Amino acid sequence: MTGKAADMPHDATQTPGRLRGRASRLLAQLTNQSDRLMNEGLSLVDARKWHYAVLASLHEFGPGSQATLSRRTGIFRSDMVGVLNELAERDLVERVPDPDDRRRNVISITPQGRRHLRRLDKVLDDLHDELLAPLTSAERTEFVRLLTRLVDHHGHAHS
Amino acid sequence: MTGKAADMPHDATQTPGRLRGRASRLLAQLTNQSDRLMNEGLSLVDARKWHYAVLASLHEFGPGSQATLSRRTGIFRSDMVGVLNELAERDLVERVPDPDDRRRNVISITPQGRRHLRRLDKVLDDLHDELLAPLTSAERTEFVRLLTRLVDHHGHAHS
DNA sequence: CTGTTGCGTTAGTCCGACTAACGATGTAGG
DNA sequence: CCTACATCGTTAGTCGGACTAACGCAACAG
Repeated sequence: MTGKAADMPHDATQTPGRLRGRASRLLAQLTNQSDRLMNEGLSLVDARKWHYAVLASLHEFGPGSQATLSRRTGIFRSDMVGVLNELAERDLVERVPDPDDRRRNVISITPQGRRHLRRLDKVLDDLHDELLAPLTSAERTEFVRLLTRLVDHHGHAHS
Repeated sequence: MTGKAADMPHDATQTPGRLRGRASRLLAQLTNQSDRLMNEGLSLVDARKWHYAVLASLHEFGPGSQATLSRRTGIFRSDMVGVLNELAERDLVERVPDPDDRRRNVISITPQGRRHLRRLDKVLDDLHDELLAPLTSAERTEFVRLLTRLVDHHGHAHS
Protein backbone atom coordinates (compact mmCIF):
# COMPACT_ATOMS: atom_id res chain seq x y z
CA MET A 1 0.00 0.00 0.00
CA THR A 2 2.66 2.36 1.01
CA GLY A 3 4.82 1.34 -1.78
CA LYS A 4 8.33 0.42 -1.06
CA ALA A 5 11.03 0.48 1.35
CA ALA A 6 11.66 -1.34 4.45
CA ASP A 7 14.23 -1.22 7.06
CA MET A 8 16.51 -4.11 7.05
CA PRO A 9 14.85 -7.26 8.22
CA HIS A 10 16.77 -6.76 11.40
CA ASP A 11 19.41 -4.25 12.12
CA ALA A 12 22.23 -5.04 9.82
CA THR A 13 25.58 -3.88 10.93
CA GLN A 14 26.60 -2.17 14.06
CA THR A 15 30.09 -0.91 13.41
CA PRO A 16 30.69 2.02 11.15
CA GLY A 17 32.64 -0.29 8.88
CA ARG A 18 32.94 0.04 5.17
CA LEU A 19 29.40 -0.94 4.57
CA ARG A 20 27.65 1.23 7.05
CA GLY A 21 29.81 4.28 6.76
CA ARG A 22 29.46 4.78 3.05
CA ALA A 23 27.56 7.93 2.28
CA SER A 24 25.82 6.31 -0.67
CA ARG A 25 24.42 3.57 1.50
CA LEU A 26 23.38 5.92 4.26
CA LEU A 27 21.66 8.06 1.70
CA ALA A 28 19.82 5.12 0.22
CA GLN A 29 18.66 3.94 3.62
CA LEU A 30 17.56 7.33 4.79
CA THR A 31 15.73 8.06 1.57
CA ASN A 32 13.94 4.79 1.97
CA GLN A 33 12.83 5.72 5.44
CA SER A 34 11.96 9.21 4.32
CA ASP A 35 9.93 8.03 1.34
CA ARG A 36 8.04 5.64 3.50
CA LEU A 37 7.29 8.34 6.03
CA MET A 38 6.11 10.81 3.43
CA ASN A 39 4.05 8.30 1.49
CA GLU A 40 2.29 7.08 4.59
CA GLY A 41 1.65 10.57 5.84
CA LEU A 42 0.39 11.84 2.53
CA SER A 43 -1.83 8.85 1.94
CA LEU A 44 -3.70 9.80 5.10
CA VAL A 45 -4.86 12.96 3.34
CA ASP A 46 -5.44 11.25 0.00
CA ALA A 47 -2.34 12.63 -1.67
CA ARG A 48 0.96 11.55 -3.10
CA LYS A 49 4.21 13.35 -3.36
CA TRP A 50 3.73 14.21 -7.00
CA HIS A 51 0.50 15.94 -6.10
CA TYR A 52 2.39 18.21 -3.80
CA ALA A 53 5.10 18.84 -6.35
CA VAL A 54 2.61 19.90 -8.97
CA LEU A 55 0.51 22.04 -6.68
CA ALA A 56 3.53 23.73 -5.16
CA SER A 57 5.00 24.37 -8.57
CA LEU A 58 1.74 25.92 -9.74
CA HIS A 59 1.55 28.06 -6.66
CA GLU A 60 5.10 29.29 -6.93
CA PHE A 61 5.47 29.74 -10.66
CA GLY A 62 1.95 30.10 -11.88
CA PRO A 63 0.03 28.19 -14.54
CA GLY A 64 1.75 26.35 -17.33
CA SER A 65 1.46 23.64 -19.91
CA GLN A 66 1.87 20.03 -18.94
CA ALA A 67 5.28 19.95 -20.53
CA THR A 68 6.29 22.99 -18.53
CA LEU A 69 5.09 21.41 -15.33
CA SER A 70 6.93 18.29 -16.26
CA ARG A 71 10.18 20.18 -16.55
CA ARG A 72 9.58 22.10 -13.36
CA THR A 73 8.82 19.09 -11.22
CA GLY A 74 10.90 16.40 -12.83
CA ILE A 75 7.88 14.23 -13.46
CA PHE A 76 8.00 12.55 -16.85
CA ARG A 77 5.53 14.01 -19.20
CA SER A 78 4.06 10.57 -19.74
CA ASP A 79 3.32 10.27 -16.03
CA MET A 80 2.11 13.83 -15.70
CA VAL A 81 -1.11 12.85 -17.44
CA GLY A 82 -2.16 10.55 -14.66
CA VAL A 83 -1.15 12.92 -11.91
CA LEU A 84 -3.17 15.74 -13.45
CA ASN A 85 -6.11 13.41 -13.92
CA GLU A 86 -6.06 12.65 -10.23
CA LEU A 87 -5.75 16.31 -9.33
CA ALA A 88 -8.47 17.34 -11.74
CA GLU A 89 -10.83 14.67 -10.40
CA ARG A 90 -10.47 16.32 -7.03
CA ASP A 91 -10.94 19.80 -8.52
CA LEU A 92 -7.54 20.89 -7.32
CA VAL A 93 -6.35 21.98 -10.75
CA GLU A 94 -8.00 23.15 -13.91
CA ARG A 95 -7.04 21.88 -17.35
CA VAL A 96 -7.95 24.27 -20.12
CA PRO A 97 -6.90 24.15 -23.76
CA ASP A 98 -4.61 27.02 -24.67
CA PRO A 99 -6.27 29.27 -27.25
CA ASP A 100 -2.88 30.56 -28.42
CA ASP A 101 -1.43 27.14 -29.05
CA ARG A 102 -3.95 24.43 -29.51
CA ARG A 103 -1.43 21.71 -28.77
CA ARG A 104 -1.20 22.85 -25.19
CA ASN A 105 -3.31 22.59 -22.11
CA VAL A 106 -2.95 25.32 -19.58
CA ILE A 107 -2.96 23.97 -16.07
CA SER A 108 -3.82 26.25 -13.20
CA ILE A 109 -4.47 25.74 -9.54
CA THR A 110 -7.97 26.22 -8.16
CA PRO A 111 -8.93 27.82 -4.86
CA GLN A 112 -9.56 24.34 -3.56
CA GLY A 113 -6.12 23.42 -4.79
CA ARG A 114 -4.62 26.26 -2.82
CA ARG A 115 -6.45 25.15 0.28
CA HIS A 116 -5.30 21.61 -0.22
CA LEU A 117 -1.75 22.82 -0.74
CA ARG A 118 -1.78 24.65 2.57
CA ARG A 119 -2.96 21.49 4.20
CA LEU A 120 -0.25 19.44 2.57
CA ASP A 121 2.32 21.99 3.64
CA LYS A 122 1.29 21.53 7.20
CA VAL A 123 1.38 17.77 6.86
CA LEU A 124 4.82 17.88 5.31
CA ASP A 125 6.10 20.24 7.96
CA ASP A 126 5.09 17.75 10.58
CA LEU A 127 6.54 14.83 8.69
CA HIS A 128 9.83 16.61 8.21
CA ASP A 129 9.86 17.42 11.85
CA GLU A 130 9.64 13.73 12.48
CA LEU A 131 12.21 12.93 9.84
CA LEU A 132 14.74 15.36 11.23
CA ALA A 133 13.78 14.83 14.84
CA PRO A 134 17.23 13.90 16.12
CA LEU A 135 18.82 17.07 14.73
CA THR A 136 18.95 20.47 16.31
CA SER A 137 17.61 23.42 14.41
CA ALA A 138 21.10 24.48 13.39
CA GLU A 139 21.94 20.97 12.27
CA ARG A 140 18.83 20.78 10.16
CA THR A 141 19.77 23.96 8.39
CA GLU A 142 23.26 22.69 7.82
CA PHE A 143 21.97 19.37 6.60
CA VAL A 144 19.72 20.99 4.04
CA ARG A 145 22.51 23.28 3.01
CA LEU A 146 24.87 20.40 2.34
CA LEU A 147 22.21 18.44 0.49
CA THR A 148 21.45 21.43 -1.68
CA ARG A 149 25.09 21.95 -2.53
CA LEU A 150 25.47 18.32 -3.54
CA VAL A 151 22.28 18.19 -5.57
CA ASP A 152 23.15 21.38 -7.37
CA HIS A 153 26.62 20.18 -8.15
CA HIS A 154 25.40 16.97 -9.75
CA GLY A 155 22.40 18.65 -11.27
CA HIS A 156 24.56 20.48 -13.72
CA ALA A 157 24.06 18.33 -16.78
CA HIS A 158 27.43 17.05 -17.80
CA SER A 159 26.86 14.34 -20.33
CA MET B 1 10.98 25.64 11.37
CA THR B 2 10.86 26.28 7.74
CA GLY B 3 9.67 29.81 7.77
CA LYS B 4 6.18 30.06 6.48
CA ALA B 5 6.95 32.75 4.06
CA ALA B 6 4.17 35.06 3.14
CA ASP B 7 2.07 33.73 0.33
CA MET B 8 3.36 35.88 -2.42
CA PRO B 9 1.88 35.24 -5.81
CA HIS B 10 5.07 35.06 -7.79
CA ASP B 11 7.98 37.08 -6.75
CA ALA B 12 10.25 34.49 -5.30
CA THR B 13 12.70 33.83 -8.03
CA GLN B 14 15.45 31.93 -6.36
CA THR B 15 14.16 31.35 -2.89
CA PRO B 16 14.56 27.76 -1.87
CA GLY B 17 10.82 27.47 -2.07
CA ARG B 18 8.74 24.76 -0.56
CA LEU B 19 9.50 22.31 -3.28
CA ARG B 20 13.20 22.64 -3.57
CA GLY B 21 14.00 23.14 0.06
CA ARG B 22 12.28 20.06 1.42
CA ALA B 23 14.77 17.66 2.89
CA SER B 24 12.81 14.67 1.64
CA ARG B 25 12.98 15.88 -1.92
CA LEU B 26 16.63 16.77 -1.74
CA LEU B 27 17.33 13.37 -0.31
CA ALA B 28 15.43 11.63 -3.07
CA GLN B 29 17.21 13.60 -5.76
CA LEU B 30 20.64 13.11 -4.31
CA THR B 31 20.10 9.41 -3.76
CA ASN B 32 19.05 9.15 -7.35
CA GLN B 33 22.22 10.80 -8.51
CA SER B 34 24.24 8.76 -6.09
CA ASP B 35 22.71 5.47 -7.19
CA ARG B 36 23.36 6.33 -10.79
CA LEU B 37 26.95 7.16 -10.06
CA MET B 38 27.57 4.00 -8.08
CA ASN B 39 25.80 1.72 -10.51
CA GLU B 40 27.66 3.11 -13.47
CA GLY B 41 30.98 2.98 -11.70
CA LEU B 42 30.48 -0.54 -10.43
CA SER B 43 29.26 -1.84 -13.76
CA LEU B 44 32.63 -0.88 -15.21
CA VAL B 45 34.21 -3.51 -13.02
CA ASP B 46 31.44 -6.04 -13.54
CA ALA B 47 29.85 -5.54 -10.14
CA ARG B 48 26.72 -4.25 -8.47
CA LYS B 49 26.16 -2.71 -5.12
CA TRP B 50 24.82 -5.91 -3.60
CA HIS B 51 28.02 -7.63 -4.58
CA TYR B 52 29.91 -5.17 -2.50
CA ALA B 53 27.51 -5.47 0.38
CA VAL B 54 27.84 -9.23 0.51
CA LEU B 55 31.60 -9.30 0.09
CA ALA B 56 32.12 -6.59 2.67
CA SER B 57 29.81 -8.33 5.08
CA LEU B 58 31.67 -11.59 4.65
CA HIS B 59 34.97 -9.87 5.13
CA GLU B 60 33.89 -8.08 8.27
CA PHE B 61 31.80 -10.72 9.97
CA GLY B 62 33.01 -13.96 8.49
CA PRO B 63 31.12 -16.77 6.77
CA GLY B 64 27.44 -17.38 7.32
CA SER B 65 24.32 -18.92 5.93
CA GLN B 66 22.39 -17.17 3.21
CA ALA B 67 19.74 -16.17 5.71
CA THR B 68 22.40 -14.67 7.95
CA LEU B 69 23.88 -12.71 5.09
CA SER B 70 20.43 -11.59 4.20
CA ARG B 71 19.91 -10.15 7.66
CA ARG B 72 23.32 -8.56 7.71
CA THR B 73 23.04 -6.81 4.38
CA GLY B 74 19.35 -6.11 4.12
CA ILE B 75 19.04 -8.07 0.89
CA PHE B 76 15.90 -10.16 0.82
CA ARG B 77 16.65 -13.78 1.11
CA SER B 78 14.81 -14.40 -2.15
CA ASP B 79 17.17 -12.06 -3.95
CA MET B 80 20.24 -13.32 -2.18
CA VAL B 81 20.12 -16.45 -4.30
CA GLY B 82 20.79 -14.56 -7.49
CA VAL B 83 23.47 -12.37 -5.98
CA LEU B 84 25.33 -15.38 -4.65
CA ASN B 85 24.98 -17.13 -7.98
CA GLU B 86 26.66 -14.20 -9.66
CA LEU B 87 29.39 -14.08 -7.06
CA ALA B 88 29.94 -17.83 -7.18
CA GLU B 89 30.15 -17.80 -10.97
CA ARG B 90 33.05 -15.42 -10.59
CA ASP B 91 34.62 -17.54 -7.84
CA LEU B 92 34.38 -14.69 -5.39
CA VAL B 93 32.47 -16.70 -2.80
CA GLU B 94 32.13 -20.35 -1.97
CA ARG B 95 28.82 -22.02 -1.27
CA VAL B 96 29.15 -25.19 0.79
CA PRO B 97 26.39 -27.21 2.41
CA ASP B 98 26.55 -27.03 6.20
CA PRO B 99 27.21 -30.49 7.61
CA ASP B 100 25.68 -29.49 10.97
CA ASP B 101 22.42 -28.31 9.46
CA ARG B 102 21.62 -29.67 6.08
CA ARG B 103 19.17 -26.91 5.35
CA ARG B 104 21.93 -24.36 5.31
CA ASN B 105 24.65 -23.35 2.93
CA VAL B 106 27.73 -21.81 4.41
CA ILE B 107 28.96 -18.92 2.34
CA SER B 108 32.53 -17.78 2.62
CA ILE B 109 34.68 -15.37 0.72
CA THR B 110 37.52 -16.67 -1.44
CA PRO B 111 40.96 -15.14 -1.87
CA GLN B 112 39.78 -13.86 -5.23
CA GLY B 113 36.81 -12.41 -3.45
CA ARG B 114 39.07 -10.54 -1.07
CA ARG B 115 41.06 -9.20 -3.96
CA HIS B 116 37.93 -8.11 -5.72
CA LEU B 117 36.67 -6.49 -2.54
CA ARG B 118 39.83 -4.41 -2.27
CA ARG B 119 39.32 -3.33 -5.84
CA LEU B 120 35.72 -2.41 -5.20
CA ASP B 121 36.76 -0.46 -2.16
CA LYS B 122 39.06 1.60 -4.26
CA VAL B 123 36.39 2.14 -6.88
CA LEU B 124 33.88 3.20 -4.26
CA ASP B 125 36.36 5.52 -2.64
CA ASP B 126 36.79 7.28 -5.94
CA LEU B 127 33.08 7.37 -6.61
CA HIS B 128 32.37 8.83 -3.20
CA ASP B 129 35.04 11.37 -3.80
CA GLU B 130 33.11 12.40 -6.85
CA LEU B 131 29.80 12.27 -5.04
CA LEU B 132 30.99 14.50 -2.22
CA ALA B 133 33.23 16.63 -4.40
CA PRO B 134 31.73 19.99 -3.48
CA LEU B 135 32.21 19.41 0.24
CA THR B 136 35.30 20.01 2.28
CA SER B 137 36.72 17.18 4.30
CA ALA B 138 35.17 18.52 7.48
CA GLU B 139 31.82 18.90 5.78
CA ARG B 140 31.94 15.36 4.50
CA THR B 141 32.52 14.08 7.99
CA GLU B 142 29.69 16.17 9.33
CA PHE B 143 27.43 15.06 6.53
CA VAL B 144 28.04 11.40 7.23
CA ARG B 145 27.60 12.03 10.92
CA LEU B 146 24.21 13.62 10.42
CA LEU B 147 23.11 10.90 8.04
CA THR B 148 24.13 8.24 10.51
CA ARG B 149 22.25 9.89 13.32
CA LEU B 150 19.11 10.08 11.23
CA VAL B 151 19.34 6.54 9.92
CA ASP B 152 19.95 5.19 13.40
CA HIS B 153 17.06 7.12 14.81
CA HIS B 154 14.61 5.73 12.31
CA GLY B 155 16.22 2.33 12.37
CA HIS B 156 14.95 1.83 15.88
CA ALA B 157 12.14 -0.55 15.17
CA HIS B 158 9.29 1.13 16.92
CA SER B 159 6.32 -0.44 15.28
C1' DC C 1 3.81 22.62 -49.40
C1' DT C 2 7.48 20.06 -46.68
C1' DG C 3 10.11 18.80 -43.06
C1' DT C 4 10.99 19.50 -38.24
C1' DT C 5 9.84 20.27 -33.64
C1' DG C 6 6.93 20.34 -29.48
C1' DC C 7 2.65 18.86 -27.44
C1' DG C 8 -0.54 15.45 -24.81
C1' DT C 9 -1.53 10.78 -24.55
C1' DT C 10 -1.30 5.68 -24.65
C1' DA C 11 1.12 1.65 -24.26
C1' DG C 12 4.69 -0.89 -22.83
C1' DT C 13 9.53 -2.05 -21.03
C1' DC C 14 12.71 -2.55 -17.31
C1' DC C 15 14.15 -3.19 -12.73
C1' DG C 16 14.26 -3.37 -7.82
C1' DA C 17 11.65 -4.15 -3.68
C1' DC C 18 8.74 -7.21 -1.75
C1' DT C 19 5.41 -11.54 -1.00
C1' DA C 20 4.01 -16.32 -1.22
C1' DA C 21 4.67 -20.81 -1.30
C1' DC C 22 7.22 -25.13 -1.87
C1' DG C 23 10.19 -29.13 -0.38
C1' DA C 24 13.63 -30.36 2.68
C1' DT C 25 15.14 -30.12 7.12
C1' DG C 26 15.45 -28.93 11.96
C1' DT C 27 13.27 -28.52 16.84
C1' DA C 28 9.99 -29.19 20.63
C1' DG C 29 6.04 -31.37 23.10
C1' DG C 30 3.47 -35.14 24.29
C1' DC D 1 7.47 -42.24 17.65
C1' DC D 2 4.17 -38.84 16.07
C1' DT D 3 2.66 -34.32 15.41
C1' DA D 4 3.09 -29.50 15.00
C1' DC D 5 5.64 -25.85 13.90
C1' DA D 6 9.85 -22.93 12.53
C1' DT D 7 13.73 -22.18 9.42
C1' DC D 8 16.38 -22.70 5.24
C1' DG D 9 17.24 -22.13 0.14
C1' DT D 10 14.78 -21.56 -3.88
C1' DT D 11 11.31 -20.42 -7.47
C1' DA D 12 7.80 -17.73 -9.11
C1' DG D 13 5.22 -13.86 -9.18
C1' DT D 14 3.27 -9.18 -7.75
C1' DC D 15 3.69 -4.37 -7.48
C1' DG D 16 5.05 0.28 -8.37
C1' DG D 17 8.09 3.74 -10.10
C1' DA D 18 11.29 5.27 -13.57
C1' DC D 19 11.83 5.52 -18.19
C1' DT D 20 11.12 4.76 -23.62
C1' DA D 21 8.58 4.63 -28.02
C1' DA D 22 5.37 6.00 -30.89
C1' DC D 23 1.06 7.96 -32.22
C1' DG D 24 -1.93 12.11 -33.99
C1' DC D 25 -2.02 16.75 -33.79
C1' DA D 26 -0.62 21.42 -34.17
C1' DA D 27 2.93 25.11 -34.81
C1' DC D 28 6.64 26.93 -37.34
C1' DA D 29 10.58 27.66 -40.52
C1' DG D 30 11.96 27.45 -45.10
